[in-house]
Order: sequence, then structure tokens, then C-alpha cells
Amino acid sequence: MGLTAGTLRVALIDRDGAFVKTLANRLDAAGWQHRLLGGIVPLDELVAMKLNALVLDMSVLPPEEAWPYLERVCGMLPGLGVVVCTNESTVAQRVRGLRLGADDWITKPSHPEEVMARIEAVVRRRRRSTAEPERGPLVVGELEVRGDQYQAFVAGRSADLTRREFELLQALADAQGSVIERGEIYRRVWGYEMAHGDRSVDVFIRKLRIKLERLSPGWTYIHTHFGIGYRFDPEPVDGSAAEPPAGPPAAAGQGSAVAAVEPAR
Amino acid sequence: MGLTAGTLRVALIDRDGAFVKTLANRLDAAGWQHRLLGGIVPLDELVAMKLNALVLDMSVLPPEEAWPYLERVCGMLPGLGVVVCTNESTVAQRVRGLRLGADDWITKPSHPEEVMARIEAVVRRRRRSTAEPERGPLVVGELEVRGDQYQAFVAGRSADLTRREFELLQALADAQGSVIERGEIYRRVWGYEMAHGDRSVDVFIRKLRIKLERLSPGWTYIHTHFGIGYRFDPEPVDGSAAEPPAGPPAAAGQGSAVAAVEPAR
DNA sequence: TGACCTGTGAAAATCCGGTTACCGGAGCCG
DNA sequence: CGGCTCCGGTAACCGGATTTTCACAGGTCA
Repeated sequence: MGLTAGTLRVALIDRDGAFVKTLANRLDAAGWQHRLLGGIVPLDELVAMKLNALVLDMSVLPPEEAWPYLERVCGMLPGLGVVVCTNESTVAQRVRGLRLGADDWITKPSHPEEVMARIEAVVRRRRRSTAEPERGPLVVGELEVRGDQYQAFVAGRSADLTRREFELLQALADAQGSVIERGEIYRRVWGYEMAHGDRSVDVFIRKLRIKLERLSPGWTYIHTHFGIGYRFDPEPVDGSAAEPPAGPPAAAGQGSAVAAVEPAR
Repeated sequence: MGLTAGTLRVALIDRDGAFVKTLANRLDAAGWQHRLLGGIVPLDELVAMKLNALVLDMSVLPPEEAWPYLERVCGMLPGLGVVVCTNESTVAQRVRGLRLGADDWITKPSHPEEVMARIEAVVRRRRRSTAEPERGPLVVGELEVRGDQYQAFVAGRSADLTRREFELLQALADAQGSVIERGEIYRRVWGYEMAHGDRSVDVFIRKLRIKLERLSPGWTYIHTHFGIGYRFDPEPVDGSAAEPPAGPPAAAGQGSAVAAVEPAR
């Protein structure tokens, strides 16, 4: 069972003293970080907490608020595990909740151990992707992306990236060679669904490009794929020389010719 | 594309006639593909079924076989959603099952609708996380369709397709060999019903043909089926030789009823 | 041959991303 | 506590890329 990195971050939106208390004890015992919230919390605050899962008691809110809230949370935070927990419920309610995006629905009273096991199950499912690709210092082109410093360097010189810029860079770099759609980038960096018409990604791409260029002219790192998103792939600015150094054989390869910075027809 | 791809593939390992029967009815009504298995099935057979989820009644097997089986299934098939379903169970059993890798644990009697909602929830999560196994680079003729790049290549050269063009190509290629009606193509690529008289598909087919031809003369990929639609099938331009290599084994063909017009050539 | 399709070319209408300017909030400093 | 600077985020403008729409020419089928 060594899979689940020991410590999960969980938030409870509940008011059932007894339930919360015993659960909290267990959580502490297991070394999970947790936080008790009394009621609705704005989505961006939830994002800021960097939670793995949220346990929500629907009864802390009147139904006409609870359902929409559940829907918004599930819809906007695709990376968050959501476990609904109620005293009683009908089949219809459970089905509705699950269809709205909840990952599990537990009926109280319920043993804390089972609640935890279900949270684990939910998180495990979503984690598989997050396959933590060790933030080992990553070197691409003449750029060095250091996750432990939240910075990128070239020959020891810092790119002076802000937090967002760095996260964006890292998200791009982690995808090594494949195109990532804007929405996906937004999801990975900002943590929730991108609103229609949001241009944040573009603007930050630009900021990033400027800083990278200033630091490492002679290389192009970020390629635009019209109508799709961006692709990170270090490429000597010239373009005549073919082979970029360390080429992940399967993927990008010399396919770097892809329609981005090319003058085209 | 598919968010809640209407059709899921599920297998049930159960012997509870009544439960299975009512559930099966619902599954049929919802259009899910399902299969009833009487007992343990070798893992590779499960793999071969290309399931989205497995519903397992632990009681079809003696405990000393059931637990190890559950563990193996969960451990070896990370892409499969596993929902355990039992008549009765203790907290300890449920916790054990969930920790072993089960995604959910339902206690009978349970409403079929809820079982389905839970299966959906499990698969939904699973999908998001397993989003990795992208469309493996698909190779047809001398063409290489790379989903992770939204591009098609020939010998590393990009076809410089736009998003729509690429999606069209992919839609066609995915149907490997069978004819797709215009309306169907439109639905898959554009996402909604094609308006009467809309020629978009034709226009894009042409653009695609041009780009593919420029990249890979010597091959014909897109064939017109008069009055019906198009068929994707790489064919050396020569034309005299009929069937290139292996015959298309099992037609994945879902609804593409058309197929009858083949002889045309 | 006539009624229908599909292939073509291009113009017209949209969509998109690059850029810039500007705003409000957070944190820092004196 | 005010003034400043840094940052993230939004709104707008603009030119270029992409999609759609049209009008016809060329083919196919009965």
C-alpha cells in the first residue's frame, strides 16, 4: 500500500461536530493535512489550498445552494476529488450528486476509516495521471529549469520568472514535445477550468517568451499551434541545422518543423 | 470530443440473478455494452474485452480467492474501473477492498441507477487521469498521424494541417477502411448536426487531399463514395494492385451502416 | 440527357493570437 | 499609515490565419 504518498490534503465542509471530530482524529493520526470549513468557500480559495480532496456535507447548505455549489466545484476543479457525505439521502439524490461530478457519496453514520479509504480511492484514481515526474532539474536547449528554485537559468543566469511564469514554463516543459491545448495549460497552471475568452495564457506566454529570449536568444522554446495551443521544444533559432541535441526518440524528434514559426507558403 | 461518451463497456462478475437482470436491463436501456461473467476470468481476457469498468460481486468466490483476485485485477489493470458489489459487508472488508484498489464498494440491495451513476463516476475519474495514453501514433500508408501533435507527418515532414483538417483526417482514419457519411463526419468533427446544403466537409476534404498529396504523392488516402461520403484507405497511387497488406480484420464499425458500396473501385 | 452530386477557386466572414495599456490587490519600505 | 513596486489579470486593437459560403464546372447515375 505504499502507493499513496502518506500525506493528503483534505478539506471538510461540515458542521456535524461528532463526525468531524472523530474523523479529524483519524486524519491526524494518518498524517493527513486537513482543514475544517464551516460553509461555502469561494472556488479560488479552494484552489489556493491545493487540496487532494474535499469532503462535503450537503446539509450545511440549503439544497438550492448546495447542488449548484457541488456542480461548480466539480466542474471547475477537475483535479479535486469530491466526496459527498450526508446523514440521509435518497437514491435520486445520490445519483444526482454523482452525475453532477461527485466522486463518491457516503451516508453517515460512517466509520472514519471507511471515509478515509474512500477518499484514498478517489484520490488514487485522479493521481495516476499526476504521475509525479520528479521535478529533477530539467535541462532543455541551453535552459535549465529548476523546480526546487521556481526558476529557470542559462549559464547560471536567472530568467527572473514570476511564480505564474515559472509554473507555465514547467507545465509546458513537462509535456516535452507534445502540443498542449490552452484549456489544458490553464487547468494545469491555474488549477481550474478556463473561462471562455480568457486570454491569460496568451499573455503569460508572451511574458515568458520575452524573458526566455532575453536570456537565451538564439533559441526558440515555445511554439504556437494555431487553434490549439502551445508546444515546448527547444530549437536553435537559425533553423538550418537539423538536430536539436537530446532528442526523445519517439516523440518530438526533428518534427520540429511543425507549422509555428515557419514563414509558410 | 467525448465527455460522457454515451457508451461504456462493462463486465459483471455476479450470480445474483435478480440483481443482474434488472441492472442489465438498465444498461441496455442506456446503451452500454455489457457482459455477464459467472466467475473468475483471467486477466488477459478482461484486457481483451476493452472494458471501462468491472462490477464484481465478491461472493461469487470464496474469500481466499476473491481478495487476491481483486488485488490482481486492480493492480494489473490500472485503466479499469473496479466496483465491488456485495450483499453484506463489514467496514473492515470495505476498507480492505478499497485499499486493495477497488474504486467503489456498493452494498446490495442497491438501485441499478445508483450503480450506474457510481460506475460513471469511477470511469469519469479514471478517464481524466489516464488521459495519458493518448492516441498512439497511428501509421497508415507512409503517413503518420500523431494525435499528440495535432499533425500528420511523412518521414518527419509535417503536413501543416490546420486544426479542422487534422480532426477531419483523424475522424476518417479512426474509421479505418469503412465509409463514413457526410453527416456523420460533420457530427464527429464539427460536433453538431450538419445543416442541409452545407459543403464544409467537401471543401475540407479537398484541402486535406491537397496537403496529403503534396506530402505523399504516390498514395491516395481519401476515397469518395458517391451519394454517401468518404472512406479513408491508403492505397498506392498505381491502382492496378488492389489490396495492399493485411485485410482490415474486425471492423470496429459501430453505426456506419453504409459499407455496402465497396465494389465501386 | 436530365437530375443530382462532388470538385474547384475565391471572396467574405470569422476566429485567433500577439501586443499593449491599464487596473486593482499584495507585499515592502520608510 | 501612505506611497511604491511587482504581479496577475482584463480589455481592446490589429493583422494574419482559418472557416464558410458561393457560384460554377465537371462527373455520376438512371
